[in-house]
Amino acid sequence: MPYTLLKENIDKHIQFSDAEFETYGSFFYPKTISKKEYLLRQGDVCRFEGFVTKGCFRVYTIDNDGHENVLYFAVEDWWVTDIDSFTNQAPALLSIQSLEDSEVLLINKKDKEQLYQQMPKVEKLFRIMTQKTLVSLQRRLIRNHCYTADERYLHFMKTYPKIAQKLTNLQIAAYLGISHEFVSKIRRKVASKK
Amino acid sequence: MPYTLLKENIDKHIQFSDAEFETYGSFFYPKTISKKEYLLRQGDVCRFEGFVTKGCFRVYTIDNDGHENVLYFAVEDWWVTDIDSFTNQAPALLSIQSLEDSEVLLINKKDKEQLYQQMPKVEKLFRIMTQKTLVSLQRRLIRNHCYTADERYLHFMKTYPKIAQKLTNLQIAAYLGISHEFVSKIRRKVASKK
DNA sequence: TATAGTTATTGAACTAGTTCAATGTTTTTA
DNA sequence: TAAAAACATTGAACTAGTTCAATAACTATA
Repeated sequence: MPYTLLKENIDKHIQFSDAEFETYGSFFYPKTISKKEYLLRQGDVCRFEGFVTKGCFRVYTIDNDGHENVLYFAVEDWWVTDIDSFTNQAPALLSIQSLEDSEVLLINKKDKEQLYQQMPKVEKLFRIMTQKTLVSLQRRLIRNHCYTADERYLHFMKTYPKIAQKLTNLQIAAYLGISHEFVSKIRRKVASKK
Repeated sequence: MPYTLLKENIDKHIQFSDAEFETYGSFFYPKTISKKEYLLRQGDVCRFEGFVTKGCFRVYTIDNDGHENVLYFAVEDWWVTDIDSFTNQAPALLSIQSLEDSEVLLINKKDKEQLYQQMPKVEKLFRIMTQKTLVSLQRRLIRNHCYTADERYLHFMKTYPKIAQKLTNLQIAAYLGISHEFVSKIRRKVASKK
């Protein structure tokens, strides 16, 4: 079942034969994470790239003022890692924590390299996936500049209703880059307009 | 000379033999762009991926309120494209305009695909480059949330002094996501503190 | 070299969003 | 099931950054 999700994930980007998927999948190992457990802590080296098969994670940093800043949330069918730390095996700027009991498929650094070597097609797969991630991040950056907090909130709720449902105001605020009190105020405003 | 830059650019990410570079380079063709000319206009399909060998470009969108928003500036040794539009051959959300007389090496969609097929190593090259771009965009997003306008301005000036020197306050403002009047005020504040 | 166009500076009035503090609500744990 | 902890709501005071409008300074071009 977790491997079915991984296969479906590939299918979105590229064609793999069953044999190819067999090999690909064999590089990943499952891990169970209980609620609030850390997959990665800021300062540690990120040893894995992870594919979420169940649950939910937040990927975040804490800035100098102690403010938490969520880079993204990862639910089923999303990838989680600190790419920078993973590719350079350098201390992570990001922390990754589960928000509920979760399951991931992990691949470690050496195996990832081995996989690239053994299956050049995986280069293409990750090239495509990284490109898509880049595009959505570019759009988010622009939204952050062009939209007001209200608009960003509504956009998020509309775009990720299933994720939103799992989150507290604090977490949504940390993602949108606004205070949680202001999220409350936006909610009230929105509710009164209906 | 422009091709030397292209070679040096590759060398930063991956090892290519002279023969490999020969093939790689042969897929690109040079283009001269005069000041204020457009390489791409919002709404058109982006037919190229470009490597800047001279000059400077701004990659931007205009939002509903008519506000200009700069995604990035590209000078010598940078790539310019609207990846989303290029990969899907869909109408671009971005415009790309030269800020001065410039030169680029371009590759078009079909040739890029041909290149991937003919030289699988290019998949790796672009996978790595895209990853690096993604990392820097992630960092920028976090900076936008954690830093004040003053801090972002100073960070930009310090990180890209050579680019900054080519830009007007209007353009810096459009990149930082603040008003150009406020850039003026930050400048004054900074100057008075020295 | 005068003129038009673009860019920069400044101040005053404003507003979107923050901070703080108090209160209420829900969730977790013993 | 009571107590503790975490989360949400609200209002009042504040501030970072905007908008508008006027003026000054560049820089292109005829």
